[in-house]
Amino acid sequence: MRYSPAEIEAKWQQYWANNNLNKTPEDLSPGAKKFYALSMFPYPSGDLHMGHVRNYTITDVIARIRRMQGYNVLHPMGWDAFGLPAENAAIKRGVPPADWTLKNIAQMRDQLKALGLSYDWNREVTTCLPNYYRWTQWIFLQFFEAGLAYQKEAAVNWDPIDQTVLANEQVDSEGRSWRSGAKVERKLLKQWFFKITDYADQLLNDLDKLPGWPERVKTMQANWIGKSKGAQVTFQTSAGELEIYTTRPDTLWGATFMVVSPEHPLMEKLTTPKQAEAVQAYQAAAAALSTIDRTDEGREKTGVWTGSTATNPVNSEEIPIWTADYVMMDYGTGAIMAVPAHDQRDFEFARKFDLPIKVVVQPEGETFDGATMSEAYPHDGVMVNSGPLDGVPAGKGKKKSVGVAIAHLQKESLGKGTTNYRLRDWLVSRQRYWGAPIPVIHCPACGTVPVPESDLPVKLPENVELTGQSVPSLAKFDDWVNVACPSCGTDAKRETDTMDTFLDSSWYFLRYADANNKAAVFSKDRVNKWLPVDQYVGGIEHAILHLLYSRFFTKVLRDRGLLNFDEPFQRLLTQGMVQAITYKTSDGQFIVPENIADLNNPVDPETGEPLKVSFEKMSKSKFNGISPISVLEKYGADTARMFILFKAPPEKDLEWDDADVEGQYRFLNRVWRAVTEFAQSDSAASLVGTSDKIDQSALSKAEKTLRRATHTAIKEITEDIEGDYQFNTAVSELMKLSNAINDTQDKATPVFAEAICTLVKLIAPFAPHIADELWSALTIGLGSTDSVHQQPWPKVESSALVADEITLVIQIMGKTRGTLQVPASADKAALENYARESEIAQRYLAGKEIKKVIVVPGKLVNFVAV
RNA sequence: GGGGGCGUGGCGGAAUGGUAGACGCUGCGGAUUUAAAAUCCGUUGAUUGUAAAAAUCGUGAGGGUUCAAGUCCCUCCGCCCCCA
Repeated sequence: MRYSPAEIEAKWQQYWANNNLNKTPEDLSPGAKKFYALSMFPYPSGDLHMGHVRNYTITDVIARIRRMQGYNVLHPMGWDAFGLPAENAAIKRGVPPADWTLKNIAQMRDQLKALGLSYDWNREVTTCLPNYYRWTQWIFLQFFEAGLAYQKEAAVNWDPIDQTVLANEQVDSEGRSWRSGAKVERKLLKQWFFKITDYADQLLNDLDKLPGWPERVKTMQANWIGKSKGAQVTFQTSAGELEIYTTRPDTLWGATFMVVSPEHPLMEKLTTPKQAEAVQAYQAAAAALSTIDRTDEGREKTGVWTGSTATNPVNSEEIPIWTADYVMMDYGTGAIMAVPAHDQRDFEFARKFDLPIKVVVQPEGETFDGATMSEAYPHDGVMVNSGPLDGVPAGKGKKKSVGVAIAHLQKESLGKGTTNYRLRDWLVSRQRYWGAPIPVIHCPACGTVPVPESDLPVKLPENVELTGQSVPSLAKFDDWVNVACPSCGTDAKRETDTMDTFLDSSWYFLRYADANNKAAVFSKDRVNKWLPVDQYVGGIEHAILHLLYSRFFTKVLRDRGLLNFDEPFQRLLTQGMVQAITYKTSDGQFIVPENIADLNNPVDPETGEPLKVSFEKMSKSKFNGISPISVLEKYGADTARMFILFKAPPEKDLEWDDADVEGQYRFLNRVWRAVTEFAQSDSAASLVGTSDKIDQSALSKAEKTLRRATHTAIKEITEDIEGDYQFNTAVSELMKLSNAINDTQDKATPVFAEAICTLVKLIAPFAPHIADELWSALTIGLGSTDSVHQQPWPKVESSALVADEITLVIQIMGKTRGTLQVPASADKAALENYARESEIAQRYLAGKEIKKVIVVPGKLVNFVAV
């Protein structure tokens, strides 16, 4: 019988579903071991790509091993189904976003099932369905009640032709709308925010509670939160007090001008009539620029003098106040003191506009002159020209200049030490159709009124008429918008903004614990039993936003008394990209591989110029995408899974290589042949399941060798999985065991049966279909109908790992000169003796004096000799 | 500029301070076959050497610690990521 993945995979997928093998127990008995294995849920684009396959395969292997180890496993899947692409598709195809999305989900669910992933589909969640977003809305109201959701004016990208708000990704590098081509305007609109800044400190500090997270993800989050210590200082101006924030208050004496953000509320008062025209023009220009452009350090500095001056509180100097777009209104106070001698951006600005540069930090052995410096000096040194700070060493810390400066400011009541965060409050409202409506009603009498819980969900209007231009925002649905105020009954209007899709995904992992609860967001008991997630697996691209928002939600819901843990994800694995080969011309054009005559020597089909070959993330535009479905059809899911796991460690990028896929297919075929050949042998029925009768001391040398291979494989694979998820080495251990089986002559022994059965059990989490097919072939004679996935994970028998002989390495002066087979029982003295008497040692030590001998038991003997 | 990571054969990648290159891919040689596919066996870091025995070199470069360094320490180079 040949190995035929197409037949057996469908068969076993059906069997698992019929027998509820992947069903999560509804309730956990007290003390039961639980394991929550979670993959980041996908956006249902309609097509599964290799990145998904890698992500879900990794999590599935973990889930399957934990089941075999006796854990109650929660391994769910769902859909992050709201969002912009559905609206775009709706316009392009003329179908309502909901129809398109649900069709895609059905299609992708089938594709996932074909991969043999062990999900409990009874717990599927879909964020765009009312039975889910009802609770997203409920959570929004929890935030609102807690005072963590508020409205304020904020700038958005406004397309004046389509009369719609655009996401940043929809604005091209020249500031034009991707669809209408209109120059995008920055427009102030009332927006909803979540006060994530209230939790900034906790979100930063609790990173220490996450030893199972990659260091770099924690660093990225810490940088994103961007806690800095500094001082707030008050300058007097003609327009009143101007507050600035600085991390270097010690350099106040070196301030030679000030810079105020073009959006600063004091700008109007600070601008003198003479400068008004220039300033207003500058403000308009700045408004058109994106934050990314404005903070780009390579860009030439621009700015305009406001006409006013400020008084430096520490030395009463009058310094000019400028406005420039490199100062952002949403960082610090939106105004800075400029110290060009010690800040590079200020330095460039000063040089451009010919402003004075005053040195206040002087490194030892050097004397800077503001007139001749070529760049700012932001490093350590000693304070000069700084009144009371003169002579103090520059730097952070109480005794150093920053600490002394803050103390001075506080004593003189000129300012105070403060902590500042880079993290901004989270803008959660979107002026779009395809999202969860924000459950709020605006009443002319009562103001902002939350929709009563009993009226949830606030359903999206369904009669979407596509105009061909855009999906209308909720504001266009008059019937839907106009409602009676739930509080006083007067005519009121619904909030027409929908929620950022990041809200949907900030709590889905909680819903899985109680996915079908109709009465509540989830039962506290179930969430506390299943959470936190034991292993979360997903892409590094979510290192900041999704993970930070999910942590934030968890902390807020904890403070609302809805759950009682601090962090949602115990361990995090960020898997690398899936890449494939690309062919590029020297000017960066990707070439379709089909057009290249000889792939071993690729040249441009038009010019004949040699092409650059490299591995890049799979993408249509690079002509290097490989459809998972085509791989499944050709080789089956088991081969695809094995290849992906074996090819690279999970956190590294994976280079797709058809030859390696073939290699895995060959391997599974070898396993297939070895196991079926044994299963069909006369002795199989009497040998399977007899491993507990093996007498280790009575085994032949060959049997001991095979048995050692069996138990080494158990040990190594278990360690690879429980430690750092080294699936690539785990698969190579499977191969070693398979090789040892093929090298064994006598196949009619209990030891051989043990090796075969163990191989099938060990391979089960990795290649679940072939494992079940082979398991049933092995156990058919025993009348057993259990699946291999219901078998306990094999246990290491340490006596089987012990070898009678070891390979002793003989070194002379640390150089390996040869090896020797010696009894494993030899002690240190005996080992030294064996080595001394060996031919190798005799040869190399002739005529030399042995100064020292190092013996490492079980390993080597090293002679230090001259 | 600051922070983090990485650098090992033709390729992907293995190596608690203890035989560098496990496992696989590719290439090469062979068996089987009418032929091919599939399968199986051998071989595959470099240099020297008679294809033997063997020796020398070899984990980005240079130094150091150690009986012993891919692994630890210092300096430098290159690449990637995040933040500015």
